[in-house]
Amino acid sequence: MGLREPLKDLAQHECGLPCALEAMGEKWSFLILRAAFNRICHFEEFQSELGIARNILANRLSRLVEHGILMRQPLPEDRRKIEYRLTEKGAALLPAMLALRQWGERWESGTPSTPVLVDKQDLQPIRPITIRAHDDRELKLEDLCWMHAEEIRAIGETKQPPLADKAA
Amino acid sequence: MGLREPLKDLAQHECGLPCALEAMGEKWSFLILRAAFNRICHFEEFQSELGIARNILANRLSRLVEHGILMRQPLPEDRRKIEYRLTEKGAALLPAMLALRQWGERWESGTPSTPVLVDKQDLQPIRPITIRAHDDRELKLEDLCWMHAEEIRAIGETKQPPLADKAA
DNA sequence: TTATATAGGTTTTAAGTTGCAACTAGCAAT
DNA sequence: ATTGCTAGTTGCAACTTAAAACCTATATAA
Repeated sequence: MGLREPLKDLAQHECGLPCALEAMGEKWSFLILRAAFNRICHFEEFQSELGIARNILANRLSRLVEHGILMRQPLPEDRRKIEYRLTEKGAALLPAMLALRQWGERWESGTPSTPVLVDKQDLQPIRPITIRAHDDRELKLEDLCWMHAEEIRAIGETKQPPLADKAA
Repeated sequence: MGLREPLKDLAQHECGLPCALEAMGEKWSFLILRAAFNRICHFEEFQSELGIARNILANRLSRLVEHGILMRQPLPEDRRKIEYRLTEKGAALLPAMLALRQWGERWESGTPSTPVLVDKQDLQPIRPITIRAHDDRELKLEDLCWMHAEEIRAIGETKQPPLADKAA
């Protein structure tokens, strides 16, 4: 990806997105993550499931380990075997992965993805990922606006309505 | 990314994720999208906001247009100017973008991102993006399992409990 | 109406990344 | 001791990225 100038630095407004992309921005990263959620945990499994080149896979796995998304653990009973498992931090990517996948289903592939993620309790598929207000109302793009931290603090004190032109 | 063998083809199980990454898998794509959500719509604005190289920006913008995520529209009053605007399909990426950004905030940058996305109605920040059951319960990783389409169909008919080893 | 500036690109060149195939190191089984 | 498996590494060619210079079509100023 050219000169390794971390994206997070030049992100003029502080934003979690460049940081997230620093860890997950390469093409194979999300596919490796998806495989990990599907309980793939060995090098050869990732390789044959995804058809990724071995050197790239090795590189991506160690990057994901460096970023604390996967943990690398040689098995005691056969020390050739190495298990890659999701950490808590890695598991926390599930909403992002699903939102992306649902978008692909809806707008690109057109068909439901397999395997389907279902609620264990009643085996119903999960619902589409949405944006929610603090009181849990579902929000659409037109219900939202962007604000800067200072504006929010000011509002919090004065309870004034916001500037109209900030609407998204 | 080497040989352009579309990811979606080799995605052994049909899945929306490879399709989504085909459109959004390059590093700058999400940052361009974020800028678009922040009402950036001209080439020079993207360029100076993001600090991206001009050739890469030109390439990414046309890819996003090809994929129907942005639309390209020369302005009638000044025919040098071109507006790039989100389509409905592009706007539908907001949950995915936010989930990724929130993850970056929580696990990488450690600080809240700016600008903040708030509910217009009461100016409260949105809540973290979560996974929900069909009846709106919030689901954690341990509440979920993966199933194949046939299994779901079978269950739908017989109302049997699922195979135990599918749990995630 | 010629000059100057602006918007949105393209071109060139160097450097970095990817993919493939072949090879290696460490361990296990026979 | 040899064979085979797991998880890599290496070398090379093809491709992509970044940076800077250049280009073209408007628009604005003199």
